[in-house]
Amino acid sequence: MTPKPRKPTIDMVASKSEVSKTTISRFLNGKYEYMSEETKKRIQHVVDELNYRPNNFARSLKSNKSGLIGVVVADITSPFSSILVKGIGDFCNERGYQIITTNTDEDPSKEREYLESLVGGEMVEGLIVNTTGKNDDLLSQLGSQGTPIVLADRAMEHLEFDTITNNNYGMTRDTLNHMTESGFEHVAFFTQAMGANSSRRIRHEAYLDFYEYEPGDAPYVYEIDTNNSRAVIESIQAFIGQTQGHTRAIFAVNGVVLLAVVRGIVELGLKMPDDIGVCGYDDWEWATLVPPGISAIEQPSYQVGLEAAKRVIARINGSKAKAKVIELPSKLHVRGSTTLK
Amino acid sequence: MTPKPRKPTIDMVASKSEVSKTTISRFLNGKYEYMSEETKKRIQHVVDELNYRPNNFARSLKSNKSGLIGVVVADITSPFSSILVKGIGDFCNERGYQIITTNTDEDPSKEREYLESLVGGEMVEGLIVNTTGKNDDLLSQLGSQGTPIVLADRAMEHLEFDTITNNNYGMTRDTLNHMTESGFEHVAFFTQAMGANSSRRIRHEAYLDFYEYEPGDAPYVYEIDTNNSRAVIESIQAFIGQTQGHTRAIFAVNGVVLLAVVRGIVELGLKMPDDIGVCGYDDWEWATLVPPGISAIEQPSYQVGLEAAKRVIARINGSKAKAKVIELPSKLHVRGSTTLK
DNA sequence: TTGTATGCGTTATCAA
DNA sequence: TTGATAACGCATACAA
Repeated sequence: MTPKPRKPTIDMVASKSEVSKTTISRFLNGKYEYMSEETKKRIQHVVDELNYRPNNFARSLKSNKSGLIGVVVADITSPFSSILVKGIGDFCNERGYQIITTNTDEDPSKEREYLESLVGGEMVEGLIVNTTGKNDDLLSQLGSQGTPIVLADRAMEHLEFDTITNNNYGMTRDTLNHMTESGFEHVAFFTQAMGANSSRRIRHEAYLDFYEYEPGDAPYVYEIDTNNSRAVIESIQAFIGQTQGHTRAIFAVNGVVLLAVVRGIVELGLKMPDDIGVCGYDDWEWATLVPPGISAIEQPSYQVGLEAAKRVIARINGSKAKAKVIELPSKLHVRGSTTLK
Repeated sequence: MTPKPRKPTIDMVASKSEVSKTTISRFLNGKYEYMSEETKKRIQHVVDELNYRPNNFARSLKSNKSGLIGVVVADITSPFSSILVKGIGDFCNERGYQIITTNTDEDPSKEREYLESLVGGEMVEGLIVNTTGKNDDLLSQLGSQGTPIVLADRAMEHLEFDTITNNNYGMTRDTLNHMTESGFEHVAFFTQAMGANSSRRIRHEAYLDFYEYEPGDAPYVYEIDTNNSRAVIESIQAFIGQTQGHTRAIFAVNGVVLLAVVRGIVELGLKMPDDIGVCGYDDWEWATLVPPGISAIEQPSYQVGLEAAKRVIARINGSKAKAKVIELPSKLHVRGSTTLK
């Protein structure tokens, strides 16, 4: 129970080692060029003895570098995000950065608040954002004021920042193609409200293109509220009603929707894939467990995180490369739910 | 494309408003007591115009407060952790703190590294740790040097810090009791290596106590490697072999084990609950989906996060209350997998 | 009601 | 090879 040992400062180290703090500072920053072995050793000794660590704020104040990267995700509890954050963290920590994670709950005003608070006080050197899509203006502004920004998974309307996503369009098309080849005559598109979410929109677009529907008149697009299981079930029933006598399947726009859909199908006692096929994003752990196995698309979240981190750090270090979109490959796992006998 | 607009400082605001920076500082900190409406307005105007935000490092350097709380979790990708982090974040953000999240991957040396780097440079004001259990010494040291620490979910050997967990012992006992009442004659305990993980150890202890087994000679304790599905299956078969002609069930020590066990059972084509019952931690989304529904224990991760955040912040604000363990209630969801007809 | 001067712990410039 | 000193941006004790 020591009373309250004040953290040692560079001055204490200096006086204990009987050199100036300039020398200590040199030592700490590895500038040994003109330093005698003698003093080097002495300093090392004192540093160890005091267990001295330089104060980050003083350093940051001087250098204008915090060693912090801000990460703004829409929903940290989704496997996509938590794996993304892990990828970001792994890369950043390796390079000596720490990450500040904030969770917007898909709420644009929270997003706004966090963005402002993170860059406002010079807190972070760069930003990785999984945006709600409703703060393009603010992001633009922050970017033009000099904060390096990288978008993860969801793009902005105008390409302005490096954007790491997966090949949403191509993968959706390939999956629908697989459905056709499997023999499904009608495929519905189940989605949450698409709002400004670019991934959802692109998947939707790929769906419309594949079946050559006009935007206004696609018969089997269902926007569902995943928290309302009754409504989900009703949508499934409506789709079935519209496709009597045909083979049919549901494509889920994301993992949450896929879960809700499968839940509904199980509840209705329908048999997959004969009564109805199912596939979609995302390939979460349970997809193999529910008989007959749910076909699902695995996104490279971890790699997205890694790549996003790599790009912000490059920008922080001065890269002026033109902003570009990087599409990482995802993977369709075909299972029983889309395998018609 | 403005060239590079330097961030405004308090000095710029001062000169533009034609008052001293002291007055600006007062204004920024809401000390309006003796300030004329006139200057107040003028300053407000300039602040808005310049879009000025005080520099956090300078503030931190002065005040020795970073507004940052460090969160060290063992595995951010597990639902338990990501929900925990969300709870922590929600509470902290509300109180004006940001959180720095680090992920140890259950690796004690990474944990050590992050702990040191987080508190080392005065970076964080407090720490919430979901510890691997292998750094008790370091945690002790950091704590005694003045860093407020709260443990989330996993306790240390000696009670030294506030520890927020759920009622592991009681819940395990209650669940086993439910199994007995359901008619299961033998219940196995499936676990990952227990190591220094306090939650696993406590659940194990509750199991031994319930069946009055001596620590050394519990016949149905299986330590499995969840990545090795063959081995998992062999353990299940071994258990079945030992209990021919009896009703039996498996208790899984956590969500990862539960998943592996269910996967094995499905693969073996066994019927739940008749061939074998299943229950355990954790109640993740898929538990209702796998027929006949998997009985599972839901942990209050979010509340653990909230409470942990509340405690660190209280400590940061000077609370000297004696360290204590807070056990939050968890909930057993009984489903088909433990309902013998 | 407002301003002056000093210090927080570092790093960098210049001089020795 | 080393040291004195100024500066980073802000908050505060003390003066006015």
